[in-house]
Amino acid sequence: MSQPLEVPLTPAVFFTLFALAGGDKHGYAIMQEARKLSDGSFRMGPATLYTTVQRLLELDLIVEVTGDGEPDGRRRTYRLTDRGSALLGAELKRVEALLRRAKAMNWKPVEVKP
Amino acid sequence: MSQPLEVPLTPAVFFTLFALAGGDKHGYAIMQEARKLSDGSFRMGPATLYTTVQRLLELDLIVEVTGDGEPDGRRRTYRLTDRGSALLGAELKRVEALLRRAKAMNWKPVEVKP
DNA sequence: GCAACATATATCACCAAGTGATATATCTAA
DNA sequence: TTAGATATATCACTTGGTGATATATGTTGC
Repeated sequence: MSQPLEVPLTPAVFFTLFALAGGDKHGYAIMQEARKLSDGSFRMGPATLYTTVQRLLELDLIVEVTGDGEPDGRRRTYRLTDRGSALLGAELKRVEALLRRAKAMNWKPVEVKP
Repeated sequence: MSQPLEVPLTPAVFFTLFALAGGDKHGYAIMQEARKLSDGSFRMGPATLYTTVQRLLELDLIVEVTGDGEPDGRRRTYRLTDRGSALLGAELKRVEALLRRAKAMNWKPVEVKP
């Protein structure tokens, strides 16, 4: 299971876990969901997706689910484990604290023309 | 100025910009501030700090400020540029939207014993 | 005066992780 | 029947972060 993996999470890991938080999905659906969840700002290609999935499987943050009503043999469906869920929770908690801090210092970005 | 650099930001970039959002700082102070801002969850060593600073300078996201009341010749003080400020603003906006989405789907992590 | 430690910057060699490109196969719609 | 979406997979490469280490100065206590 190699190294435990801590927050802050990388975008690829975060969006993979986050996509699965909305329900079991196969790889391709994770890619699409990641893009949707980020409003298009994060696009994960197949190389990033499948290497990330491989790592998360090894770390026991996701598992492949088999046998349930998935008739299509070529799809591999993944599910968030309790460890994965807890890690995602920790990450969300982390960014929430960060945002609170940013608001507390009343920081505002400058206006710029693109 | 190489590649424009987009959100999502890496933790090293994010915390460097965020630390400077609280005012001009020299490298070592950025390291300490990053740790403080993350409540200890993110620790940046000198290697990461100075390579990140170098990159941000090249990208015109931060500048070195000279001449102002800094008597110590060995310190190099950095300041967020407008571009840097705008990018940090975009990143904060991004994670805010993400948190809203997480709350909207009413997702809660499982409880786990450490 | 000097030992111990924090401050401060810098660089090397290495590694983890993401990525563009490409390949392969199936499914869907015109 | 062909074009494009769906779906998974892998290679070679790059980017970026990291532990270790080096160097020098400032600070504190004895």
